Amino acid sequence: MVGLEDVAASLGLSASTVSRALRDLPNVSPKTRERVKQAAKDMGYVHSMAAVGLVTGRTMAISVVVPSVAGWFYSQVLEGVDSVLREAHYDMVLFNLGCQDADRSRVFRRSLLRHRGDAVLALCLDFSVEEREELRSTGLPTIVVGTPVRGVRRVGIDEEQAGRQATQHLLDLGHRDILHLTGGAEADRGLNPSVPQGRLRGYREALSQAGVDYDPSRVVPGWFSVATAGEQMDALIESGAPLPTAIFAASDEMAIGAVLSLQHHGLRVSDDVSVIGIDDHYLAAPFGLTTLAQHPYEQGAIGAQIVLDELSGKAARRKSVIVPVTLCDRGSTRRL
Amino acid sequence: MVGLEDVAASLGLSASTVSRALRDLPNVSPKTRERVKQAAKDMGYVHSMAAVGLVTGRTMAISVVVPSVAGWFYSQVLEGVDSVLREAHYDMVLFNLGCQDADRSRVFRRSLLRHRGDAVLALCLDFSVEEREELRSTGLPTIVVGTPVRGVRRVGIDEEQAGRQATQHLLDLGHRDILHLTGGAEADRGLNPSVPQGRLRGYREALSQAGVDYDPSRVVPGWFSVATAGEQMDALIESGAPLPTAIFAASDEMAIGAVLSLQHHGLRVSDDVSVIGIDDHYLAAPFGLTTLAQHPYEQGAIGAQIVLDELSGKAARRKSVIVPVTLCDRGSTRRL
DNA sequence: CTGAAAGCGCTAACAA
DNA sequence: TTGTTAGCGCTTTCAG
Repeated sequence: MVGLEDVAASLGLSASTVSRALRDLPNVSPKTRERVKQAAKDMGYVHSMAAVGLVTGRTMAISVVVPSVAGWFYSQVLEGVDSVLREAHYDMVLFNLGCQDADRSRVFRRSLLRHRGDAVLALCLDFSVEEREELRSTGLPTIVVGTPVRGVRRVGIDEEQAGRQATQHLLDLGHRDILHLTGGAEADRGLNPSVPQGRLRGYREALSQAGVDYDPSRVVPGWFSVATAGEQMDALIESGAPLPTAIFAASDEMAIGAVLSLQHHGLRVSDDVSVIGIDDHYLAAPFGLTTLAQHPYEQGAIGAQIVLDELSGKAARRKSVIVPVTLCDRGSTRRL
Repeated sequence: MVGLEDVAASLGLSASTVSRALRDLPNVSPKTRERVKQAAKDMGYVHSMAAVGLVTGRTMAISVVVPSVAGWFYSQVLEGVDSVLREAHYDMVLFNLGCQDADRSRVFRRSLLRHRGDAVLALCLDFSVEEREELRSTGLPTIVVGTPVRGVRRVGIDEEQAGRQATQHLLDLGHRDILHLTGGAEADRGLNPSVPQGRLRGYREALSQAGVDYDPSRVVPGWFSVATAGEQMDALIESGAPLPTAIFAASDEMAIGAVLSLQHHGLRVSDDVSVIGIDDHYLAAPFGLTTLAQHPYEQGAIGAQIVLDELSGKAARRKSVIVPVTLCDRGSTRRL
């Protein structure tokens, strides 16, 4: 392994000069700088991040904590985060809680606090009080993306407003019997239930403002997945109960599950039942699904930029950022 | 920040004793070990990975290089890799090439070689000769998962065999006019084209062995996505050309694109056209899609285990591993 | 503009 | 069983 000293020796210089030259610091003659850079390249010199980290206290990496990497939302956020990190020459250390999480506390103590990264960006997790305290005690800049966490600033959409807007879209089309596919099993998986809860609140509020009676049987708890939502719809349809005229699914994957179920039972989307989701999942377009785009890539990019700006001293500590959702009308909702 | 020295001082011990105690090394009295561990905990001591890394030359992290994290296959592999790393108390440093890759070479030089990880696990990339050389020159254990790369061992399926098996499944059902949706645009995105190429070879071989003439117009080049495959099918159907009796899509997402297109044109899957994919994507089940499962989670886990075993000296350098595919018959293919 | 020296927090011989 | 002594490879004062 070739180190600073080796490069220096080969040029008859000192390590400090080489270090300065390589990092484009002032007080190095242009000529020397060139020679150093060339030699470093020739000799295949690479920084030892460990050494740099030890002396500067900076790792030049950000710790990103996710409940899982499989999942459209997470991967979109990760892409957004990564694009910003890469630009800033930061690396990403990925801590996957893997949802199962007997491990969770171990991840928190063992790794985050081991200072692998200069900041922490967390996705959609439901932190316990102790976890929040551990996080705070690290003194690292911290931000969550996607889901509100008490006491931690966040980048995300206004869940309640999104629920209201989706429901309002259906109400505006004349629908009154609107089924809502929501979550419910989040807590079991260490996820934060505030997302489905917020969207449900928005749904109820919109109904209430429109003077539509709330019918609890029209809110079907489940899980943010195609399969679960499909099963819920299958059950509903096969029960012979009257069908709603419209469905507001808390996510596009749930909406797609519902669409597949409807089709499977010979019902037509939009002609027979209107469907709206939230996300703008990559399948929304192929399915012709009307949805509220929540731009997770941008959410991730914004979150990453915030912590990077703080690390570089470019910006003071910023508060939470609410990203607006945008309606994508693709025809799966129709006037009643 | 509380260091080893602080813990030692608080107990009237030396740093080395504390270090030994904390790492469960021998030659520490049980009593001392207990006192040390308690004190470390109380004082909120955490290892400085930088310092440990500097002195041991180990980072206790693995560098994982992906062309993108968005994508079912990649995220499944990542989950598999992560499960093994977590178990072994290794962290994961994720290098996302982001596909665009003017950045690519920068990633290679700047980060991988900076020794952020003790080994490199790469996904589906098409390494250039120089990149392979840079990788080798690091001396780090390296493995690729998913796609064959010249000169690097790999964990993955036998692409050709998979193509043959999928095609054979259709041939066995009596189909003779089999359309193949394949790739083609990989090179533009820094991806390795050998996956679609291998599957195509398998397709041609199976046909040839069955004595079916190869019709180049029945091989539709495109891209591994729902949207592209859907467009290809739309074009084919709308051209008025005779339809094939079966479709072999090089991936489940392509198969789903085809299914959506068929449905959109009033055609029934399996009744009118049989469809088979490869992957066992999470949407395959909801879509009732027959497919060849390629178990990416396991591929990732195996790849990670191989490099970890080598790092720990538990195992000698292993060669490539071929993971068998398994047929999941869900009814989207039917006897002609 | 360049070099010498100190030290980041830890581990790994070697002594005691 | 425990303590002492050197560094790991780099950055960063402070001198020259």
